Amino acid sequence: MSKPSIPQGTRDFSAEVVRKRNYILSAIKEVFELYGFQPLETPAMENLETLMGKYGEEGDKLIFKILNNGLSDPKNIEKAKEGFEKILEGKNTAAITERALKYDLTIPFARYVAMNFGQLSFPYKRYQVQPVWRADRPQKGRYREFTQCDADVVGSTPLLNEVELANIYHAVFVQLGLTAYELKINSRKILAALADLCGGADKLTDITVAIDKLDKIGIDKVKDELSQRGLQSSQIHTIEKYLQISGSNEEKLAAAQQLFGSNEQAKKGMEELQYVLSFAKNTNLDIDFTLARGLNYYTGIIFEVKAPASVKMGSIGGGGRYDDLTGLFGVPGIPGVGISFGVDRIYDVLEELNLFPADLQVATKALFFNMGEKESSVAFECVQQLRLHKISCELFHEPVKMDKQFKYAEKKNIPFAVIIGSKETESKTAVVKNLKTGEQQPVQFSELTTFFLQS
RNA sequence: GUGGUUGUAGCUCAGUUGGUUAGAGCACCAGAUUGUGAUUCUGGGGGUCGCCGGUUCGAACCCGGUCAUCCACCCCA
Repeated sequence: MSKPSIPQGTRDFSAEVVRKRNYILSAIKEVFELYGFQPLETPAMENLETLMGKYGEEGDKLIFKILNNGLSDPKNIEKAKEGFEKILEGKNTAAITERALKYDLTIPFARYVAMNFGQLSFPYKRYQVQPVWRADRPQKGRYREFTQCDADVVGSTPLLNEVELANIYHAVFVQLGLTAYELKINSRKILAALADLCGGADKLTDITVAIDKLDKIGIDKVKDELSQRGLQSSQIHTIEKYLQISGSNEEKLAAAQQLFGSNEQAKKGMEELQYVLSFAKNTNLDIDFTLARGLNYYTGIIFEVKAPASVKMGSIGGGGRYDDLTGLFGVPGIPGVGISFGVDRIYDVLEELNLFPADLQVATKALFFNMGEKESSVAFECVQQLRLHKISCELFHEPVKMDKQFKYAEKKNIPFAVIIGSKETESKTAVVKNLKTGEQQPVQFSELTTFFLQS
């Protein structure tokens, strides 16, 4: 037998880690609920065709596909062999695989809305916190199984939704102590206008992919990449002027206005930005014209959240507006907008900045020492009494040296030890020791509940 | 998917040009201490050197493969 292991890019979470994750998750869920979003959960797996083609060519490759059962059944063998030939050619076939692990929460959500269109009342605001899987190669801040937290509003076009979502970001990050986060905003319409100006709509993807890398590779390499992607030097010059826009949000908008002139799309995009900025002033919004986002279903405002600059971690959240997501599933004309939190990355950031509260790790408040058969039965009564008052405590499982019991308490980060030996049994008074300060004091059995409720 | 890094005790890591029985610190167990831990002292257990194969009289060390890890690219949360 070889040593047991887990698949690449997956993790076990110990008690300590689960508590920290739950701290983040409950902060997010609380804010979602506060803004009137309702929970939704969808299956871990979807039909493959639900997912294929929704995330671009690259995305398709990163979907974990599930092998069909019963391929070795004699009556399936011929089909399986034919199917496998197709797989080797790089094509998927239902003969080999017809299900896949979900890749994000947005497409399954769109599928759900399309399926339940008649029953839902719009606008439908849902949040969803579930694991997703990507067959990417793991590295810093990147896992093959990770948790996404999404909130989306569908069936509603007003920009008030975008304003609310920006506020959700702000509320969550402030609550987590991550006040120096950056919330980047842009509009897909402005990018479309730029493409209009430089060679037409079919160049949109080429342009966005290249300019998205600006802060990583610098302006010269972006220009190289643009010319490699077939753009003329006059067009590249326009893009460069676009990328050089800087200053405050107002200054950026003014400069863009000058660049785009009377272009209708650009005008719309800038109105969107202006609206959201003016209503969500309190948040950390910052216009970033280089922001593009990979997923090609976005059509309006797009968001991306970056960790504080001191931490080397890319995006910890993102989202945007899509006009017709459910159209992919036969229900056209439902616009929506949504955001997502990357919990695993937020975790790493909070860890690096030491922002987790220390008291997260206190689960058991008091450990009652086991001082013998008679004594422990008295302690047992006390323990049960405390539990009735929702005070978590435990009785050590066997009467061993106090040394051992102290060490157990220390390891579990239990703040108090309660000693009930023969003397204490007689006097009905326990010795309560604060393990951090080392101080101890007598507390009558009848006063234990009050004592622990107060400390 | 492409390129690189690392893999030795529960954890962090030493380990000489290839040479007897592979080490340290922390952790663990027992005792000094039969009702007071996180300080001290003494003793003890624990390793198929990631896995498979090759070279060699001899491999933790050299070579090939494989798996895992971390990092970069692509892409993304």
